[in-house]
Amino acid sequence: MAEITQTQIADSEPVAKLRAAGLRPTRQRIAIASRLLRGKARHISAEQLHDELSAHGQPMALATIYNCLHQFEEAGLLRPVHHAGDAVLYDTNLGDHYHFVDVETGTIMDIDPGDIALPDLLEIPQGYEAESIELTVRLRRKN
Amino acid sequence: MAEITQTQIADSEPVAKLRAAGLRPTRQRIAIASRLLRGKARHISAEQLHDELSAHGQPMALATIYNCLHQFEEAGLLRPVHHAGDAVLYDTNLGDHYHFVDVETGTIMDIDPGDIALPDLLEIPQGYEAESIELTVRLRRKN
DNA sequence: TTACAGTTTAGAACCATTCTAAATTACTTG
DNA sequence: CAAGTAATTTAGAATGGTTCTAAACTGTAA
Repeated sequence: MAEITQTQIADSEPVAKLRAAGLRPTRQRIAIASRLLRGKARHISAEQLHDELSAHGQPMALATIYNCLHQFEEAGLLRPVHHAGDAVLYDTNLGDHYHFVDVETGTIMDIDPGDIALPDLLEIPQGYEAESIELTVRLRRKN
Repeated sequence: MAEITQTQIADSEPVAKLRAAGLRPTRQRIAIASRLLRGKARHISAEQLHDELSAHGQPMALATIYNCLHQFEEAGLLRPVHHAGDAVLYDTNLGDHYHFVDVETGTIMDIDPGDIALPDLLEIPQGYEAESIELTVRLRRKN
């Protein structure tokens, strides 16, 4: 009869994702993964994530946040959004990035990728492959 | 009879553009305008511009470069490209930005805007107007 | 249980950009 | 043309997001 072991309890979804990505499921990575890799898609900066984790009793060094975000990015679990403000945001929504940005507030709104068939329109130069496509439309409130 | 005055000699193209933009044609602004606002379109960072000006016998404070680039941007003479690397690049090519970026070298290639009818495809949210559209396709060399 | 490679950490370092306050310059007016 | 003043430039300090460093810690394989 299968008994519920410590190991099985720890094998929650985030841990499995980390294992699949070849990343040791450390306390810090599990905390971040639990927060970002399930539930609604979000756009979050390293600093914001740091604050949020602290507020929820899981403080860790800011450097660790940066490390993890980069590792998650490399593993294809997150994607960076570069030009929406000063700090890089990490988007839990995989796939290419189409964003509206309110230039005054910094608020980001996703553009439904279905609205734009960008990849089809683009002719990638010889010898290259597209690593990512980032589209940002800066919006200003009409007075 | 019209005589050639100092003033007329100084009224070269860059000076005229500065005047039209409501910017006093100072030595520094003229130097920058002469370099960027005519000839081929370029993508250049503040630091690069600073070096280039120094190399051509027109040294000026880096802060001045930043000031001028911002003023030129506000006047609609230049446009910033935000997510092609670490530093903001200023593009002398007005209109919206469609760029290919080689992720390894940082080289930027323009995408012919004629290839993409982006503005037509986008449905801008109620109450907003699009201030700028920035599209960057990150490329990686196929091995 | 041990040992080692992988991780985390605090704090320093970095670097593009902005700020500050003083010196300089372009233009206006007398 | 001279003087005044508002705009501009400047050097250097400050800022802020991100990366680095070297030491402490932790997950895992044996």
